Formats: sequence, structure tokens, C-alpha cells
Amino acid sequence: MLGDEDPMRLPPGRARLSDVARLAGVSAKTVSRVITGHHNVSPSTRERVLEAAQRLRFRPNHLARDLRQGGVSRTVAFVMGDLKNPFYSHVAAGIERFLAEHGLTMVLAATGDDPAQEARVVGAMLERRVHSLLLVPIAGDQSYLAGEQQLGTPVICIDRPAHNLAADSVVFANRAGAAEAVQSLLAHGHRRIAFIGSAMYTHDERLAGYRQALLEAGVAAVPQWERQDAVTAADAERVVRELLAGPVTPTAILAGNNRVSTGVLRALRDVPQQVAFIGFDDFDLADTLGVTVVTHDPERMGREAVSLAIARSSDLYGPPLQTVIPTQLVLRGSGEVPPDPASLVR
Amino acid sequence: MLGDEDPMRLPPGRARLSDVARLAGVSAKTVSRVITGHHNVSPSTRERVLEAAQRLRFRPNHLARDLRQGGVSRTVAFVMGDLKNPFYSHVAAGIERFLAEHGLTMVLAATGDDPAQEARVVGAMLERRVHSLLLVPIAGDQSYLAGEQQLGTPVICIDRPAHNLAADSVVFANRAGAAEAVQSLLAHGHRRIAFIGSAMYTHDERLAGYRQALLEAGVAAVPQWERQDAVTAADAERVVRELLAGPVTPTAILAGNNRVSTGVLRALRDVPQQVAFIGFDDFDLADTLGVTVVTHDPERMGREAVSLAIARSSDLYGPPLQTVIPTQLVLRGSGEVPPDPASLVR
DNA sequence: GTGAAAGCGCTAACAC
DNA sequence: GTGTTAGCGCTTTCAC
Repeated sequence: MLGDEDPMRLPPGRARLSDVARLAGVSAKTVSRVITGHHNVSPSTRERVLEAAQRLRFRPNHLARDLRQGGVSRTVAFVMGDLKNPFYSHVAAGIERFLAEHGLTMVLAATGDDPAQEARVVGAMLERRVHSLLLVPIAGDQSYLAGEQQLGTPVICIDRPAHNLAADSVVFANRAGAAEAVQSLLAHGHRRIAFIGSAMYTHDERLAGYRQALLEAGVAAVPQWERQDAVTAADAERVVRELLAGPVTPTAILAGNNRVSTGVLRALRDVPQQVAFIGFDDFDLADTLGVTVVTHDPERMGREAVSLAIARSSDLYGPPLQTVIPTQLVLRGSGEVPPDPASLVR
Repeated sequence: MLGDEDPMRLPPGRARLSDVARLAGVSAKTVSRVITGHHNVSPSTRERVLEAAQRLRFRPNHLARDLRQGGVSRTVAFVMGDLKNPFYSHVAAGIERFLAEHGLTMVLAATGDDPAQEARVVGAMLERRVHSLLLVPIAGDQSYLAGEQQLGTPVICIDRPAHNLAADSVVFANRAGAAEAVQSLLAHGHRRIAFIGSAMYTHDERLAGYRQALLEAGVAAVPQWERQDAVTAADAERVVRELLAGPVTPTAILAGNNRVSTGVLRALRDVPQQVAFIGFDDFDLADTLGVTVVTHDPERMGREAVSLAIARSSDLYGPPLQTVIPTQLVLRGSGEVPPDPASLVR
């Protein structure tokens, strides 16, 4: 007969809520209640619905659910520079895990550390109506996000604060960490300590910590040893060779991050004099190689960012919060070598 | 007057398509055409619409668009073990970049390398109606995905094939890569070569390549040197110590992956005899340390997976495809040391 | 080249 | 405890 459908036969496409409802002999709303786990359903009905859902291999459509619930998805965007950078991938791991515990999903997008890409990439995420935006800011200005905050999307900056935007942020205790490293070098007798890093927020902060520690110890700053021109490992390698070829050479080096560390270590490998070394950021094999580092916990940074996002979504217009995560100095030997007399006379 | 709204004033919430339409004095459909870039719009109308959209800070709602277009989003899911593993994060980077070029977004979920988590995590992705599923299979059975394929969701397995499911996959040339490494060790005079890895697809394949190379060279296999019990770096470290404490010790070691490499190197550091070493997977500082490795390109693996997904979505029921990515042996010294006479007599 | 009406799959509000 | 109605924001007909 025309219009006489066999409800037991699987429909050609994906089963919908209404298909389950028809098969179970209830209304769509009741199925909805069962699926979302509401309690206003009698056990027997629930049973029948679940059975029907299973038979039809029903999977609720979150797209439709999110749309109906106000156009905000249960998805959080993480926009960072490059997943190949272990720092970012560890932060992402922390975010993903913590989100999963809250039934949220992470979408990921990379700016390639290109300031010009940020707004475009962020825009694509916002069009997906993400629940909130976790961003490692790279552009010089984030004021374009003020409207989104206003409209209810939490914006959390990771690793560095936003420019021209009142947003929550999670950062490491960069100054304190660098100061602690320098104090350790000072305690081992060093007075000629170089900082090698680049020109960005975290390195500025670390350099500030370095300066502060030297100042407190009464050690005069040497401008030539405050290098902010090492972005890549190759840069760092070159800078170290330059420094060690100078008339007065440092006896200890503090590296601004793990990329710089790699270059510094490469340069120090071929150099006769002993130079004490401490790196910011831990890295693979640092323990095996006996490299002293200032470590931090990128996963925790991810978790704290998610915490801020969740908190912010229920207090949209409160004052911006900043979470500061402490660092740890891990002594492994390379920072504990005494000043090399060979490098003192030159 | 009641009902008299000023169309110039920003509405309290997010602007919708219809808001733009009202402000521009056109229908919703026309705005839709402009936003999605259709050509059947006169330049002057397009201009007015764009101006209105900009004034209202309109961002199209992809949730709604995707729902209307058939419940399939422009989002691709990547389900892997753990983002902290650099292999996975590099694959993810390749996926993300290639997707972005196609206007697609990546959602990421981790199984924690726990077989029991796979179906749950994958299910969450499918409820988001992802365009396709890129999966590093960890469970012993993926037959539960057959229905999803049938319903139009491409399933692409990464790094290893699926179990009990006809799905596309991208893998490395594991056998050939391991065979090449062993051949190199043989060429440098080694006859006692150990393989250290664990019991999983990639390691099985690499072990097969190792065996094949030995067989072809007429070197008898030594079962005790085919170790598949090293999952962590600590395992590998212990295994190496065991092997080198035996009555007959290997003069060369092939590691099944980068975790194993770390452990092997740690163990070899404290050992008097020279042992040649080749690792599978490159790692940070491997070049600095002069470690010979079999490398591959995880980013390319990600890109190839996306290619397969896109191809599959327009040929849903064709035969499964497998993309095999070649490996490269990178000689850096550690694999080129000759057999140590000290370890031959014992 | 443009518009009106219908509907994607789901849930909020309000019945009963 | 369960059903009905309406509508999230967009795009697909199909009309003009």
C-alpha cells in the first residue's frame, strides 16, 4: 500500500529524532528528554526509546541542538602559532583533556605565527560560534575582539596578554623564573652572565627578571650581553659565537626559550671554554644531557585557560582576570659549573 | 511609535542575516547570495549589502548553514592518542594546514591511547556531524564504523590500518625503512643486530623489515634480540641493559620509535662498549647528538590523509585506498660505528 | 537579478 | 510523565 512504511526497516539516510519517536511510538520531545538525560520520563518509555534509538543507530545532531540552544556550540577554539612547536601542542593537550571532562570539544587553528593571519583565523572560529576563544595573541592589536566579548564570547589570552583589549589571560611567572635562574648562576660565582632571546612579551619579561636579579646582586649590566635578536636556533648559535669571540666573554648564559637553547647548545659544543648554561623551557633529552632549565607546565596553562573561559561565560562583564603560573628551576648540572678561569683572562 | 525601530542602531545580540537584509533593504536570500559569493547579484546591491553587514558586524552562523546544507559540517575530526606525542602533533599540524587551504576546520580529540576510549571519543565527533573522520586506530576493532561510512562519512586511518573495516589508510613504508637501516648496519660490518620495540602494527612491520634484511644477508636471526616488550623509554633502557649484560651481546641496535630511542640512548651513555645505533623517528637534537635515524614526514601523513578524505567524499563506495609514504635513512654517525671488538669477545 | 515560503534537526515554552 | 507548537539562522526550492 502507498504510504505504508515498515518502521522496522532502516531508513536510507541518518536516523533523526523523529524517526526514533515514530518507532518508539512517542513524541519527539520525549525522545529528546531521554537522549539528553532528563528525568521526567518513565522507565518503561525510556527503555523503549533507547531500544528504538539503538536499532536505528541514532546519533543526535549536535549542530541542530547547538543552533536551537542559542547558536553557541559546545566547542572551544584554540588559536595558536604552530602545532609543531611542542609548547603549543602541550598547551593544546591540556586544553583538550580539560574540555573533554566538561563535555566540550576543541577546534584548533594555526596562525603560523603570522600577525596578518590572526584576525582571519579567529574570524573563521567565531563563525563557527565557538563557546569561547583561547588565543595566543600574535597580532599587535586585539581590539577587534571587543565586540565579540560584548556579544558573549569569552576571550582568553594564553602565554601573553592582549593588546588594547581587556581580556583574561594566563601567563607564566617569567620575571620570577628568570630571576631565580640568574640568582642560581650568581650563587655559583658567575658575574658575567648573558641573556639570549628575542623581542617578544615573554622574553621581555624574562630579560626584566634577569636585570632585576643582577641589580639586586649589585652586578653591573652589560648591554652587549642583553641580546634580543635571536629568534631561531641558528640565530642563537651565531649570537653565542659572537659573544664568545668578544674581548670580554660571559661565563654563563641564560636562554630565552627552547629554540634558543638548541642553538646555544650547538654553539657551546664546539667551544673550548666551559660556559655555564640555563635554558628557559624544558626539552627532550635535557635531562639526559644534564641541562639545567627553568621549566613550567604548558598543560596546566591550557587547563587554567579553560577554567577562565568557563568562569567568564557565567560572568561576562566582570573585571579581567590574570592567572600566573609559577616556574621551576630544575638543576641538572649545566647551570652549576663554576666560572671558567680560561674565559676570565682573555 | 510602537514597532518603529531604528535600523541604524545595533541590535542587542548578534546580527542575523535578516538584520542585514532589513538594513540593506533587500531580502534574506540576496544577503545570503552576497555572503556566499554567488554572482547573481548586481554590483550596487552587493555594495549595499556588504556595507550593512559591516555596520552590523555580521558574522554568518556556520552552525545554521551546515544544518541547512544537510547536517554535514565543514569540520574534519582528527582522533589520535595524545597531542603531547610529537608524532601526533606534527600529523595534526599537517592536517590543520591542508584543511585550512580547503576552508575546512579541524576538531581534535584524544583517546589517551586507551582502546576503551576510542568509540566514545569517535562518537562525540560523529555527533558533531564531521565531514570526515581521521583516526589513529587504537581499539582492536573498528567494525562499529561501517555504518558511518555507509551514511557518507569518510573514515581514514592514520599510521596503521583499521581492524575489521574496509577503510582508506595512510602508512609509512615501515618494512622498507627498517630493512634499509639494517642493511646500512650490515654494510658497516655488523652481524649482531638487535631490534627493540613494542607489540603494535608499526613495530611489527619494522621488525618484519629487520628480519627480511637479515635473511637476505644470510644472517641468522637471534630471537632474544627481537624485543617487542619496550613500550616506554624506561622499558627500553632496561631492555638494553639486559641485552648488554648477556653472554653474547649485540654490536648494533635498531629502535622501533623515538620513545624507545630515548631509553636506548640513556642506557648506552653509561656503557663502556661502543654500540652502533639507529632510531626510527627523528627527534630534537638527534642531529646535534649525531644519531642516525630513519625519518619520515608526519606532516605529509596528515596532508595525505586529508587528500584521501576529500577524494573519498566524492566516491563513497569505491574500493579502499592505501597511501604509503616512503622513509629516509639519515646518516649522522651513530649507525656508522664499526662493531666494537670489546663486545665481540665476552 | 531578486523574493517568498518552506524546512534542515533539534529543543524551549507551554500545554494537558 | 508526555505531547504540541514554534522557531534557532540559514539555504533551498521555485516563483517572478
